[in-house]
Amino acid sequence: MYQTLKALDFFTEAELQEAMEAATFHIIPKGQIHINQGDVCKDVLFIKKGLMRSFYYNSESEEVTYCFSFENAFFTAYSSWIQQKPSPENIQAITDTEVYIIKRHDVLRLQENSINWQKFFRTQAEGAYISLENRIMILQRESAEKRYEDLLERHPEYLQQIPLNYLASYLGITQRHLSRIRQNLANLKPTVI
Amino acid sequence: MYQTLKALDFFTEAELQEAMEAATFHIIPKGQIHINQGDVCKDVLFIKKGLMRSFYYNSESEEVTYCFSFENAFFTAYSSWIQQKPSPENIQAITDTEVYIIKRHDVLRLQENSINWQKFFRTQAEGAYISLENRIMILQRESAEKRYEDLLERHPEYLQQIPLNYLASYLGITQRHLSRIRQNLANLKPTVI
DNA sequence: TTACTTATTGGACAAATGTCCTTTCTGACC
DNA sequence: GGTCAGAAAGGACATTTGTCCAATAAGTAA
Repeated sequence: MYQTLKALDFFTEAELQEAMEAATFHIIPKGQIHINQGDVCKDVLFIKKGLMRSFYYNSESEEVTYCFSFENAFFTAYSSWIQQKPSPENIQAITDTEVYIIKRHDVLRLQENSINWQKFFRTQAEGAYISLENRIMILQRESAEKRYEDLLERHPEYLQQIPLNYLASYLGITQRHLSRIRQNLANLKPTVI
Repeated sequence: MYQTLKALDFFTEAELQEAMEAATFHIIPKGQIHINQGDVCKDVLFIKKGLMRSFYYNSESEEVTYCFSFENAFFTAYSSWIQQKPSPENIQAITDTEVYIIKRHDVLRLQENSINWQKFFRTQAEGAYISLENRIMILQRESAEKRYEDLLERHPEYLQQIPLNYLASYLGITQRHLSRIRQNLANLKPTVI
């Protein structure tokens, strides 16, 4: 976390130390839910090692994966964090995951009088916005097959680490349909032997 | 614009004056495109009166409406604004629209040493994020009919002011299908006479 | 290895959505 | 009123995607 924050080049050494002191180390076991739907989010995670996801239930009570988060990234139930309202998302570890946890109370303290932390959280918000813009432009009017190909291209690592039922709902389709798409692409572009 | 900014309660009177002085008034005629796809966004609009939209072209070269912006809101090609990269979006006036324009140069100057402006832009980014989260949760795994009903509920004003071909692509469907959905709902819930 | 659980694939059919057009409706203008 | 242009609706058929299961494949523990 120290290295990741330092690399952004926003902070003084003192600010970095303050952040590290506010963080506590935890291991979240595979499958465990760190934030439940309905909770008001009171902390931010930094994923040191492992893999997490966020999911929610749609109007048909289907489990829908909203997003994934990988190593060396900050992760939280962001809309709940921002608004301090009950979260629509569940935050869950996909594998055993090593995290640093920073409590909201400490984050607010850091942010209070520091233009650097304000800037950091602004750029985090902007980055989050841009990810979602990309998601929407894919979800809105591209075919399921295009969406899958786009995922392959932009995030090939997803295919290695994430169960296909999670990927299917992430792409906005059923697992049955994802399987069909993978079949089609395998026939069209057979792997070189 | 002055009132809208003042109501946020972030700024000193001097900061508000500075912002007003940086803004220039313009009228964008109906249909005119203010920012073209491929441009790097160099200004922010505040819509005083009228209605605008953002659209892009998908991989089939279909025009897809990304979002709308109404009176008393700030509007820009946000991802391009943030990254200073070519915009995927076109920003267009749907009706004759009265706007204040603030150039990026001036925005950066305001932001430079003001924690209030940093905070303002952070909350704008956060608000933008939350809108998109809601969009995605609807687009991902709700039926087209549900998406339309959700729009009716959350933004009934859209139906009054926006042509249905724009609404259709905004909802991620064809105008043919939107027409079918409207037909179905009209049969199910006939208007009281 | 065996047994058991979980992940992934795939068949058959149904429902949702798209494509291509034509028709109807509405509003602006003469 | 009559004409025209753009917006909206809708018929007929094609394609995409979903539902409900059953069949394999892969992974884990005994």
